[in-house]
Amino acid sequence: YLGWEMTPISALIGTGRTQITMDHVPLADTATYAGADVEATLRLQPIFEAELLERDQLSLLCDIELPLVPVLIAMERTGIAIDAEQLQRLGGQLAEQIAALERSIYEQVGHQFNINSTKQLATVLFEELGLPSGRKNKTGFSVGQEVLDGLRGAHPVVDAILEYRQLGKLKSTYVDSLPLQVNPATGRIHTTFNQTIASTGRLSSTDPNLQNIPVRTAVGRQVRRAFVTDNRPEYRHFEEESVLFSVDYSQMELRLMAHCSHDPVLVEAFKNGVDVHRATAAEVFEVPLEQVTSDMRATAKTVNFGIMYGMQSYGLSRDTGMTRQESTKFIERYMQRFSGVRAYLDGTIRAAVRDGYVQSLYGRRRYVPDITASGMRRMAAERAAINMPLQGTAADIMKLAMLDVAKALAASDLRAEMLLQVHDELLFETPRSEMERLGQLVSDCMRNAATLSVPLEVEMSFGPSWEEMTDIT
DNA sequence: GCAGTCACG
DNA sequence: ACGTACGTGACTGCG
Repeated sequence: YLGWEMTPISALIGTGRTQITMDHVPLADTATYAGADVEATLRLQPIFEAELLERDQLSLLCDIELPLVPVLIAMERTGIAIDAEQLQRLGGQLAEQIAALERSIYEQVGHQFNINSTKQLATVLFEELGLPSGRKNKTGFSVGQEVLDGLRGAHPVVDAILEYRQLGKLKSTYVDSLPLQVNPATGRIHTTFNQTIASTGRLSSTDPNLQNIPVRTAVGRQVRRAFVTDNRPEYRHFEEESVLFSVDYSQMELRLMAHCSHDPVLVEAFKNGVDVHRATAAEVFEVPLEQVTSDMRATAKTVNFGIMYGMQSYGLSRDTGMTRQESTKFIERYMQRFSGVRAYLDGTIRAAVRDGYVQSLYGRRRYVPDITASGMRRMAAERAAINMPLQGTAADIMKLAMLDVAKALAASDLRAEMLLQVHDELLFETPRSEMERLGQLVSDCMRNAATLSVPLEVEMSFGPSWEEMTDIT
């Protein structure tokens, strides 16, 4: 943009025989270096501003992303408390279970090996035990979840390996590492929210990632139970008892599909507050609402989500147990009943080909150059193009809601603090006595963050830990 | 530093 | 013949 060569850092650091760090560079040199960074930034500003204006994205920057920065900073600084004793206990239990599984696996196989090595594990399973090998990846036969699931029953060791994997994952990623991340000054864990990583506009979270704390399994939920309000005297966050308070959007992306596609069936379902997965099942299976079984509903739910990601019959059959023929017919039928959805998806792809990008309701763009490629690359680009406007608009709306919540909280006398955002959920810590007022405030902000052709609804819960949450919606 | 695996929405 | 639903981040093994 400027035709400049930036002052290379290597001119200052590591030019001698020994590498030095910035604090050992002479002040005059660092001044030149840092000054060049600042001047470049200043000169780039009008160039980028013009480009943003040209792309109609100036308000995305000025009205959403920039104001969000101090909100995220506040959340990072506040952090969240951890029950170290809970993790300690859990760590001990897991260590025992893992050791027992390890012994059992070695005994069944006849020798020791590194169970975490996919290469060694593949040798054991497919050569020594002679189990049928399936999918290959770049380095050999796959020993991933799906393959191992298919081998359950073929040999009892498979179950032990799967359990070993699950427990090992939880222990190393969460139970052992979270306590190391506690800041001694605050007694809490402080993540970093990244605003410029995800190509859909979502936030991401690192060091540690607090957007992927386990919830799906019983052991996983024991990890989540360690995220608590801090009522220890030395760190106590409020002068009275506090609770965690969670508010999450209900089926936001599916509501956005209804809004964007104008599909009359989908729109009516949301307007009337009916169970949309049940309604989908009734449509596609051609039965009255009352005759929808839980299996039918589960299939419809898979399809509703799958459709938003460009799922094909292969994926549907894999996830539901339908045959390829059945799943092909099912998707066919879905597209007939929800013709607005089909038209919307087709239109999205056409726009992507025409423009080279797709966008959210608020003008956030994702460029999809592979949309004109062929074969698999094109198919992948089409799926990304279908998904981004929905996932991206959901991210935009959540960000708008966060801005509104932050503003409303600051204007109120409430003491609550926003702790985390997990894509469709906001987590707060609040004095117990102020919870009802907080719920009203946050619910209003989130439901009114955007006005769509269908209502936005939220679900609320509270509790002493992120796992023991009581619904109060 | 890449690949595989698996945790989340 | 191959791969097959989107978006992430962390850990482990291995070259």
